[in-house]
Amino acid sequence: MAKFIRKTKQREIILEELCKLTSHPTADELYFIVKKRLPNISLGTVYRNLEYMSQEGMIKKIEIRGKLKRFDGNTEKHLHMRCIKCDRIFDLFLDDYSEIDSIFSTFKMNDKNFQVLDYEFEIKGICEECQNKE
Amino acid sequence: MAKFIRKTKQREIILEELCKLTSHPTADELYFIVKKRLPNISLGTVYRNLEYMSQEGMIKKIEIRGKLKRFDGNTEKHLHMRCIKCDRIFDLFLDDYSEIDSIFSTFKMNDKNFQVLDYEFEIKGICEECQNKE
DNA sequence: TTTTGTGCAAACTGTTTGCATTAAG
DNA sequence: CTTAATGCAAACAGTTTGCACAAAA
Repeated sequence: MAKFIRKTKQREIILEELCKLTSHPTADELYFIVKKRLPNISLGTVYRNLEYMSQEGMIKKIEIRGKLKRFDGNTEKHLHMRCIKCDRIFDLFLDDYSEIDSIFSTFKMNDKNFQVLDYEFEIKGICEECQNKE
Repeated sequence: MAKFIRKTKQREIILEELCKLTSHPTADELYFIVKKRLPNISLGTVYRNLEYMSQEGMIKKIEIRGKLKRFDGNTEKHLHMRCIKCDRIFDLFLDDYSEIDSIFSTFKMNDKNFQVLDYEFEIKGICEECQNKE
């Protein structure tokens, strides 16, 4: 975003308000919260600052599953590896899922307030093709 | 979607073309592929059928991470549990991540063609509040 | 004074929906 | 004949971007 970083009231207050919460707000939710203190702030500024601060490691960006979908004709149990460069998804078939499944079952036990149903283990990395491009 | 299911050419060909691929296409990508055989098919039909077939377990829907984002002021290592009803995210702090990390490192070893960088273990389920609503 | 950051609005992407029409059973 | 499924287009949600102006340094 920037080479020389400036301290702005907007950025300061966005960070302050985010750190008060444990609700993992969307940019939009945070926008309305910050708006109470800075009525003229724009949604774009909130987006830009959140993006910037997560790149700097000041906050964490959670890229959640949801709206964006891909489809897979193969219904057999398998894992997915996602390339962070080209965004393609590759299959990973394991001989044995028991280790992962057993970790999963400990979650089932541990948390009484959350009914655990399923897990998703996603592996992030760089695919062969994108490695060669560099 | 429907109580009494009808067999349509559209559905049949969408499934056929999807099963030919291992590329986890988006609805849009599949739309252009199917369009070669059914030039008048609409994007909406592709979306509706993919949604329907994944509900029936005929295909797999992969809800990928990406565009949709949440933010977290807590940068400490932790896992996330997502409620499939209300879509809220809850934190899960473990005493020990060594088990998960060790599974992760086996992936690093196994696959020579994919440079593994990071993992994301997401737990899906139903939160306390949504359980009580039922 | 220089240049980063902001506010605003328009654009964009992926997805969903309403409605008149088509076609499966 | 009945009603699920389609094609079309408009609507929608979340995010990004271009630009003129404001304000840090």
